[in-house]
Amino acid sequence: MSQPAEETRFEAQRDRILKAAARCFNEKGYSGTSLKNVAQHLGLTDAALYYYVKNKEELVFQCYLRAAELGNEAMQRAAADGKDGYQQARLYVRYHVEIMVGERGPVAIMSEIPSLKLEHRDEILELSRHHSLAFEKILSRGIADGSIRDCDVRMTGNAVMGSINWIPKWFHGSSTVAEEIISAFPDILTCGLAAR
Amino acid sequence: MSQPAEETRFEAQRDRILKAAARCFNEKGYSGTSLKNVAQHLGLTDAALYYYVKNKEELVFQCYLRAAELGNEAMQRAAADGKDGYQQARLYVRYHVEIMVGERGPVAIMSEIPSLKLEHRDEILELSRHHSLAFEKILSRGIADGSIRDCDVRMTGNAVMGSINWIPKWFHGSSTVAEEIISAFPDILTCGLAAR
DNA sequence: CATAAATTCTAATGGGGATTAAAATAATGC
DNA sequence: GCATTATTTTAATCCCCATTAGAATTTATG
Repeated sequence: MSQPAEETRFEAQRDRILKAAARCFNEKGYSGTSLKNVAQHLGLTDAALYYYVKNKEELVFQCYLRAAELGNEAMQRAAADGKDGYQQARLYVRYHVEIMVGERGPVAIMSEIPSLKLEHRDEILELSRHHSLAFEKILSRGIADGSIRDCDVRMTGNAVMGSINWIPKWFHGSSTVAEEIISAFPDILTCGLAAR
Repeated sequence: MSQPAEETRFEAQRDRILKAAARCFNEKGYSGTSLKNVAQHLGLTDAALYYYVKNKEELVFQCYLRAAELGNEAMQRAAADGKDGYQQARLYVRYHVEIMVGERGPVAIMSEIPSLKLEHRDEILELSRHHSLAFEKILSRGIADGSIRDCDVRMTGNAVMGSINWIPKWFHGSSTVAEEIISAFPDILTCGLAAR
């Protein structure tokens, strides 16, 4: 499901463009990155990108779409693999973090949704809400089955996802740091800080 | 220290500009917000802003400087008020969150440091590092005094601060939500999710 | 090889936005 | 009220960048 063995030259190049764009957007924001910027990362000309995407807005949209897909994948795998709500929440953090700092990254953080045109914005917002709701559902399940302490699921969701979303702001590709993140974040976000 | 009774007309207007700019930057990013955008929030013309800041880059710089000051204030108060490392970490979250969602906000999130010119970037990065180190020191203290479980302080710092930094992306000024944040975040970030 | 299709480039075009200088208006001190 | 200072506006200027059309080049196909 992740790396189709059958991939057109076109699709491959398109994926490379999306990744390069994601890196740029994470670094300098939507308006802060020019298409020339993205193209340079691939040894291309800005005009060449138009062979793969209709325009710049479409490029961000696709980046966000990919981010939503990957986030959703982590969520679904977590819900499938975890035995109780707590384990599911923990696995979600692990899976999502693994994707973000792994070789499938960089993943664009959806930090400039207002830059999207109305139609796309609505679609992304819906996916985003769906993602949040899925996590809140996991939390509620955990509270119900006694594995998670009683808490405000909305706020908890925001807190946990914020922590994950912020990663690209300080993580820049070091594989050793990636290992540290993967091994530390699930504990931090689900066990808290208190001793015992 | 926070609201000087003696405030020049000039300084007052300048503060209003910084806050309006912070709101815009949080919403649309650095390059995504035009000076005209910021000015409109205050019923001014874009050119008028140049009476208060040298240029746009200076405007972001001042916003980030203010953000760093406020973050630092939270850190120092927490270190002073908390009895052990755990209490200090908890208070830091509380104080910082209170500032960000309170009437002193909006506070600019430092998400586009690369847009700063080298000199300013270095200054902000140093303040940022100082802030992180102060929090890591609190964590280490907590581990030493037995109030915080053994953990990777670097990663824990990144996780906790990321969660806080992301708040402006989904918080838009509702005072009831502000209360929820203040009451939920300290628990979430220091107690974790596990029941018992 | 030769031809067609796929991919990328070169060279415009146009608009938006940062910036500035000078003029206009508002505030303040005497 | 008058003169000085503080504040804001109007009206350019300039540069960057998204976008496009058409040419050039590379790749695939027989």
